[in-house]
Amino acid sequence: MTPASHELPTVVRRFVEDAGNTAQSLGIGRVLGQIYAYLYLSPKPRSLADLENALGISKGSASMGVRQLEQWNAVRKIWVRGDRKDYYEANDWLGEIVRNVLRDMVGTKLSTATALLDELKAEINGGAGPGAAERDFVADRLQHLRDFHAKAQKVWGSRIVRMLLK
Amino acid sequence: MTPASHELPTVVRRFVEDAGNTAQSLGIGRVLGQIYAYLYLSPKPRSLADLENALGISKGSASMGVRQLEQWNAVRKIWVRGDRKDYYEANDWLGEIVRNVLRDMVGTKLSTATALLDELKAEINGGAGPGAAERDFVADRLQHLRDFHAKAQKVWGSRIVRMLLK
DNA sequence: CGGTACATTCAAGATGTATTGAACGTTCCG
DNA sequence: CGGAACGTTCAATACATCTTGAATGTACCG
Repeated sequence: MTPASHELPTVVRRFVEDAGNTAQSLGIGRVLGQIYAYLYLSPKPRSLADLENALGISKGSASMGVRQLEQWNAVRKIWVRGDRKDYYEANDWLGEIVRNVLRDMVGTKLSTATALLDELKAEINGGAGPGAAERDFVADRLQHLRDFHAKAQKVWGSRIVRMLLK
Repeated sequence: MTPASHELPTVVRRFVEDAGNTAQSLGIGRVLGQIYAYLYLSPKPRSLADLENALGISKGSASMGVRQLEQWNAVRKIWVRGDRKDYYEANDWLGEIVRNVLRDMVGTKLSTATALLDELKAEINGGAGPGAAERDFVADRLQHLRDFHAKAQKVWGSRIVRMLLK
């Protein structure tokens, strides 16, 4: 249970809840969705303690959550003079956030995939594999994959990025 | 361990392994990646029993895996005359597959999000909420989100789809 | 029909991931 | 300095998801 969240206005509570579920099912993590959603609807910056109270999560989750969100430029830290606490507010430049998340989740895979395909291409010639017919088939498929991969990288590098950043 | 997979040629084994890891970290499921990768490098259709042996997975996983892959048009069922087994081979139209996967993973969220935003917009006027200033702020943010959402749906509906289908 | 050879389902268990919170590090202030 | 107020870390645990395989369903064949 998250008893503290009952103190939130209904609209905020439902929004936070839905964002949490969506974030989880996208593999981003429920807490990240909740924190961002709460800050997104907050008129003023919030401290880690606020997050713990409002969302019913632990100190640790709040701390790790805002750090991850900062890496994606989804939230920013606010310094308040004469107050030791860190405060956070949501960045509402949604396109950039989506792009940053995708970079972390997909971008790296694309480049490691290149490396693997290169290795396998080299290996397929040297190795004492199966019959020649099967080897040729495998080589063909790997080549086909390479072609698609190159196309995907071009798309990733240019068009989508610009569209989402607009 | 997956002892049976040692009988696969090195290139195939490594490819299958990597595809499994990638699929898992993208939230698609390790087995789906493995099955597709194996079929993708198979010169001839394979039965469920083949999948069990080659990948070291269970009957159940193989069965559920191919069904999911069929829904995405990633594999197709092959009927062999005089053989009761179902055989499967990989569809190599990669762009379409990516699109279908994304439709399942993201597409639905986009439409349920619309519904929620509509509800909240209605609720924010009726409800006995907090002060007027805060309510206005929340309303503004929700409107901003709606704008972004509309833009995202436009992108999703037209351009990306066509590019990936090319 | 009855039997066989397969595919499918789903509850139980195995595996993996997220969350907690106490211990620790750091900064600031008197 | 010493202590107070905060942020961070990470081993332990709670939670959720994936996988298994025995039970069940289905199509085919003699």
